[in-house]
Amino acid sequence: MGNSENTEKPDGGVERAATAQAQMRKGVLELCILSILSQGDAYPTEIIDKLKDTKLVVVEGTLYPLLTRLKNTGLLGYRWEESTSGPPRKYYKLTEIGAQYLKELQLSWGELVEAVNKTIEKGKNNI
Amino acid sequence: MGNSENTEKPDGGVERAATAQAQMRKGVLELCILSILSQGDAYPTEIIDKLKDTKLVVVEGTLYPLLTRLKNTGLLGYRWEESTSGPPRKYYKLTEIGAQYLKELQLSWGELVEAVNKTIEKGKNNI
DNA sequence: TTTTAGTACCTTGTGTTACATAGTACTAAA
DNA sequence: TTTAGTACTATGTAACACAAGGTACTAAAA
Repeated sequence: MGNSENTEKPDGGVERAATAQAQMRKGVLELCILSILSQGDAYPTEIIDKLKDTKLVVVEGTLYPLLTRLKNTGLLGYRWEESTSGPPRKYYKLTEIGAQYLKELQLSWGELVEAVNKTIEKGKNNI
Repeated sequence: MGNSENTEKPDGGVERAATAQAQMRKGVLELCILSILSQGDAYPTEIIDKLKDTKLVVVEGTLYPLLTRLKNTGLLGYRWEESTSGPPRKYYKLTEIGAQYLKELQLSWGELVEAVNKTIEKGKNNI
């Protein structure tokens, strides 16, 4: 019965794509968070919501350590702000260094997209 | 990175970009390797060279485990082939499942690029 | 024959990172 | 006082890329 080795589906590729899709997202998380903060200060829950809008689903356990890391390296600062609907919010803000770093990241992103697309295009001729 | 002291450089962002750049590349490695193999069978050293052409530098220690993983999940197959200039080469080949999976990955990639670019564009208005 | 150089594949250990999970704390309303 | 909603924090785990070192095969030089 249970040759349930790998829960294979008729087209076994589909559910694997989710894994690799997640893989691809990882690398650009930092870029997206900095981009969002360049639009204005925001607190974590707000950032998560904005990422959802662009199909990049991220959970707290991922975001908080990342924000702390970015803060510790001087790319972000933060301030506390009262809220009328719960505990105080930690608003993060892009520093000057962070803004400069963001520009570099955007450049790298553009180069990566170009490189990958070039590789993909070559392949498409032979499928 | 616990910089308790001041390891900071005048333009602290620059060398951090290399790290995050590497981060971003990680997610697309699988996509690129499958794309390359869709152009025809290839052995590891050959794949590394082709990746270099598109600015995606990868080393053996990264590629070999990845190829083995892709093989074990049925996305790749391989055959040995003699060489006149050294040891035999292990030619990897995209399987049918692998080809289908590649198409899905390419789709995911396109969606990701669009999502990230949308986020970046919003930010650029406010810098 | 032995040595050297070049090519190619493989393995192990390490550090980073995203995520799942669980926990703490504050506010407002029932 | 309890409950629900919001928000931030901490801990443990698994995956992954990479550095570094190792094995093995061929051909040509000594």
